[in-house]
Amino acid sequence: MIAKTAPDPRTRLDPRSLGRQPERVFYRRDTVTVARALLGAWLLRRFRGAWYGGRIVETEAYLGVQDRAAHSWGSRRTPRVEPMYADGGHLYVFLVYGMHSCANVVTRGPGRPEAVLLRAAEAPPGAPPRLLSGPAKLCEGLGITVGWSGVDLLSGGDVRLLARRGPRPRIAVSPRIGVGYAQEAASWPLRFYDRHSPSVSGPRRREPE
DNA sequence: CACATGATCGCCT
DNA sequence: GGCGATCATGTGG
Repeated sequence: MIAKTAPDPRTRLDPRSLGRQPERVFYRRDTVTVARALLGAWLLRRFRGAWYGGRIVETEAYLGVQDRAAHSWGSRRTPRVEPMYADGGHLYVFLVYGMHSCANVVTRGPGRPEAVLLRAAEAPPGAPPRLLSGPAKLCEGLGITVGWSGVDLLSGGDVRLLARRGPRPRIAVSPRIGVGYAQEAASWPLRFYDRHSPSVSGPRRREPE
């Protein structure tokens, strides 16, 4: 039984007509492709029968055993990281700095430990635009904790994802945030965000057109 | 805006 | 024993 943490009520929404759940193959594609495809998708959370969620606007790709920034780097395989080795479409949630949760969507197939970190989302209209701006704030706002790690997004449970419907956002690319220790991998261009979203994390966007 | 700091603890070596 | 895939707050320019 997963401990149910309450989402922020300001993220409440009606999920009907927002999109459809992608099939497993959507998640099994290469990780950069999935990281880009997730921009504009809705991450949903059900709590006591009501739905909450945000539209994903910022992601980072973590490329597994060859990526020093990834928890699965060098084939590290511990109980914490185990969900990264699951089939695409599972959730990998971990705790950072002893107090914040970060949520990832697992990509590729079983035994291929790659994932996409969800860094920011736009809350529904009316909510503060930066309510879910940051990987920990996104988890906090939607009530996602490490208890959800290993859950399958396709199992019809209380955490789900709806594929983007409509045009692709304008995507900007940069190195990943907070992985300075990862040597050469620290400069890889694996962070993707919606150029026009006011909900991207970090100090005020000022990326050139 | 740019930086610096503290909070807080699970995880890995 | 050391260190984070972070954030809010504080200072100074």
